[in-house]
Amino acid sequence: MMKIPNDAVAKPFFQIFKGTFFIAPASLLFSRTPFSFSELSSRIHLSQRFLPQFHSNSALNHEPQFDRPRSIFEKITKLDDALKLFDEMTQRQPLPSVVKFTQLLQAVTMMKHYSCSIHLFKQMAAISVPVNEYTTATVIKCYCQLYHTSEGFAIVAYGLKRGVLPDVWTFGTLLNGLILEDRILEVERLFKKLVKEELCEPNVVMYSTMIKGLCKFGNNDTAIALLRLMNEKGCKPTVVTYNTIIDSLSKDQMIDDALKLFKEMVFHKGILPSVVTYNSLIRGLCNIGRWDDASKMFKEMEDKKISPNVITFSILVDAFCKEGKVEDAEVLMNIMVERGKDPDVVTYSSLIDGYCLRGEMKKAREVFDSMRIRGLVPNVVTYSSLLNGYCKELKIDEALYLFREITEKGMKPDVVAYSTMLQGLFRVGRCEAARKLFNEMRAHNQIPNACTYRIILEGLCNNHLMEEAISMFSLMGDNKLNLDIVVYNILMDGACKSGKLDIARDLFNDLSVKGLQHDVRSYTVMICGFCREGLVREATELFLQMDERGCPPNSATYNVFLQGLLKNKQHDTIEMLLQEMGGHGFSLDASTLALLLVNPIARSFDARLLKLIGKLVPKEGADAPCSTWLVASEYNINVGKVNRSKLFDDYCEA
DNA sequence: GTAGGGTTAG
Repeated sequence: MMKIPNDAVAKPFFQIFKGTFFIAPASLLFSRTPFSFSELSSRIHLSQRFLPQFHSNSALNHEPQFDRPRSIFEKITKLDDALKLFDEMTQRQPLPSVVKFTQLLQAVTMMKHYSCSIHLFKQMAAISVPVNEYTTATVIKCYCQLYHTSEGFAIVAYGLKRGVLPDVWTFGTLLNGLILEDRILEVERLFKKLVKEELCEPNVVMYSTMIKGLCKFGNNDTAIALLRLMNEKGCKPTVVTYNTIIDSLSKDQMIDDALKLFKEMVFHKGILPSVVTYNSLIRGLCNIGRWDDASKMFKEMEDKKISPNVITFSILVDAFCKEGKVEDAEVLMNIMVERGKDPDVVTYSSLIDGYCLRGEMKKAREVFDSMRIRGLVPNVVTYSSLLNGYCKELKIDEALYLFREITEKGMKPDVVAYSTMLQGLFRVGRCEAARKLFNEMRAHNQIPNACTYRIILEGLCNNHLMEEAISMFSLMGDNKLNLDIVVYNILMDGACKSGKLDIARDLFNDLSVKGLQHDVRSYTVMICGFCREGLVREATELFLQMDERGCPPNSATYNVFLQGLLKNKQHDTIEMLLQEMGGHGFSLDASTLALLLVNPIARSFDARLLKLIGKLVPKEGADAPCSTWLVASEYNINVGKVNRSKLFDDYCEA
């Protein structure tokens, strides 16, 4: 990962908080006992004493006011109460109106108990409660949220039989359902049909839904075109419409386009940005390392009295953790608490993940325990981070124990959890256990994704089970999982390493047939493979082809090729390659350097060449852009934690 | 007199 000086990441943010907020000691977050209300209020009191400006400055004063319930049923917040009420209603003579029943259904839907809502609807049908547009739209929403949009269409038919015509709400919900299920073609077909046959006049929500769909399917440009079109049709976009596109652009790292749209929204359309707008932009800026701009955004939202919410903080905590600044993330979480925004499961998960990524499992476990003490229930994502951490440390039994705990706690391991566990098992060579787990995964209807297959194929290859990898690969068939350059690279690498160069070569040639583009790694793997078998001429040909085919070699390719040449005692082109590397700003990795320096030819290097090599060695603390992947262990060279540049200096002195 | 669909965090 790119190394960023400590200050660059967190400092801009903490400057905002500096002097404004009382920073709670870490013990507040990780104390063994949960907060009591009196504790919380005494802490607020303390911060008031320390910081008179806390109140005048704080966005705490600008909390959104809760709307009065629009329906008496909105007061119902517990599922049990709703079910009891439903039973009562069904007993009443005469039956309450369809409106009352629908409101109850909506209350249950609001609590996200979609299956339950559907169940209630079926009971309503059984006792012949009539339905109207509201009832069907609500039930359709439930089916859509459960990824059963086709059932939603069946409800439309059910309504039609009873004289209920689908309206713009119903169609909007159905479009949303199709989008959730990635049914792109049907989304397009339905939308066009609605417009063409004038089945309903699209409104701002429907346009926004379509825009969401286009963004989801990677079509930001069309989404923006639709934004323009709805304007032409006299349908005014809202902040939600803009947020959808701004978020998508930010996610696709097109942050400057997102900012352009943001300005258009605020200055030309006069639409006030919301906390969601800022959250998307801040996350986008953090993701590409524009920390100063992100902190400016954060300040801007405070100036505009838009209160950062749990998600805002969560984004920052996550960004800090991803940069390895877990301690800063913890300080930020304390500030959250100070500002009355309690970190939620997602926030804690980010922190846990941060510690796991650094291999600090003890700390990760502490945070995990403290969040549970706080009454927060870890979810599958939280568990997956821990699984990943333990697996990386090769502590497979701890990982397995946690993995079983997921089920014990009444949750279902998802694809990520299974895949992480599989990766761990393969890493320690427990292939049989991995096989069993894979079967279990399929038995539990968790569909392996491209990542799962990569892990399995890589695991089989690394454990010298090349035949199984190949048969697994052919079992995958010609679908989009198979049409993945990464999978090919894994297999070619595996084949090369197990001395099956023919298989690797076939796969390499198969790529063009399948319409896949060779990437730098594909070439590098093959160059490594050819060199391993002493086929320097073929390796050289491939190396030269890379530029011609518009896929120029990178640092890793040069390192692998250099190692191959050295191993095969082909010293003629080494100097030229080193000079090319210098020209490209590439670096020598530790093992290539070591191999170069232990080679007798090094004795013949003149001062000029040694100086060049010195430049190619990354200095300590600097970015090391060359990856060390593909470094052949067979060379048995281990420079360990020796300072790379020191290694070189020592050599020059000797 | 009564209610419904679209946006952000791992």
